Amino acid sequence: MPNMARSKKHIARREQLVDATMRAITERGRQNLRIRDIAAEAGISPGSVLYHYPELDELLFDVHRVVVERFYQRRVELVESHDDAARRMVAAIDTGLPEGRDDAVAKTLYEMHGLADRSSQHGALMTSLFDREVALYGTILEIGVAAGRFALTGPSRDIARTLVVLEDGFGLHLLSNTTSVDLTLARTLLARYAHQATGCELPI
Amino acid sequence: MPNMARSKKHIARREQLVDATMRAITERGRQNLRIRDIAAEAGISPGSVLYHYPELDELLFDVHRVVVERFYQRRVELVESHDDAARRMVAAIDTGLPEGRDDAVAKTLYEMHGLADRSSQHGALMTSLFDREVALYGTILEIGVAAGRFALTGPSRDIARTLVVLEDGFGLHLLSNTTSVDLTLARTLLARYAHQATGCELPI
DNA sequence: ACAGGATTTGACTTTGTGTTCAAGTTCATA
DNA sequence: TATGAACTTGAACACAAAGTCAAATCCTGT
Repeated sequence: MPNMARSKKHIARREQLVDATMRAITERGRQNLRIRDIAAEAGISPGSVLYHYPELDELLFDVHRVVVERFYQRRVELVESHDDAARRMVAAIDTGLPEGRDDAVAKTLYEMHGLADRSSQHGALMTSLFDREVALYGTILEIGVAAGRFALTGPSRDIARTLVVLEDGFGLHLLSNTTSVDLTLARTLLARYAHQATGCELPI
Repeated sequence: MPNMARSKKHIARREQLVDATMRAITERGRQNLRIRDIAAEAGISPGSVLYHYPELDELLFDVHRVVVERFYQRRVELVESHDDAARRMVAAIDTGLPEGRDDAVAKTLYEMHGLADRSSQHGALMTSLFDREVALYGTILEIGVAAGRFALTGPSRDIARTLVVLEDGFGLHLLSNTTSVDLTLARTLLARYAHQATGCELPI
């Protein structure tokens, strides 16, 4: 079964290339991305990149998909590692903001926004992430209400959407060079909004 | 005074090129921007573009500067065209969101975020816009309080910053293809937050 | 109307990048 | 270990776009 060989290594290389591309995008930005950068980051030759991904668009799409999945899964895991409603909210806020200028997942995610503009496939990915983030916050809110910790000032869905949009806005500024916005401010204002919307003091 | 000729036409051409570049960016995106696109949009030859802007970066920077200025000035004008605090707030919200997928000023503004990452000059422009937008909202809030129309739930500066970040987050999604977010939703949620923060019902 | 600098142009050169490919190498299986 | 498919490579190629420049044209002040 000679195809088994191809499959295994092929798949491994493709995963490796997705990671390499994430790093390359983090370092150079998507618009300056060259095949040789991906190749160098993966430690192989440019020709091999094309061998495993004849269509560069496919690689970029896989990167987007992986990054969306990692970002979301990490949030779910960290949120679910807490029982207390307030701590769950803080976990959601913390995992929703980029950790720094070198946060590869967050950086790549934002670089992908420029693609969503012209590609409905990328747009669909972004929408799926947005919807799941809203659902995540929605669940946190509802459970908090059920536990008697939160008293919402409006529909949970609206609060959840506002939180996600706020995160994205802060993310944009944190990854740009808007010096008026830093991580502490972002956490503080997000927590303040959450406090106001839930009536629950957050341990931030 | 033969230099007068140069000056006058030179300056006019540069302004014309800035406008042409805005349109080209709106149509093709910044990463696909070619000199020939700018030239075509301006109705001149590619060589002339380089004649007036030997450094493309300088052109891009001028575009950024102009777009920031237009965006902000338009907001100030429309806000100041109202006397009532609530209507001023609505005007601020409406001018802070992109009008559609073809809103050239807003589109260009967001395309520029990708530059701020690597260029401190562009970062400074973005920061200056952010700060002025915060100041604009801050003034609206303070005047509303003085007029007895608003009763703020927190520091006006924090509310103002939250409003600006919310706008930017919505802008990001509106200009991408996040189908879960549309202009109506953005206006509604922004108004709801403003209502909550000021205690004043908005005529939206 | 003329002189001379300012502007415009299109053809040419240069550069940087993606893409192809023949040849070599690795590797799983029989 | 022998075989052939999967993989890798670097050199050659193709191409698109920026940049250069000499010549033509326009413009303004005199």
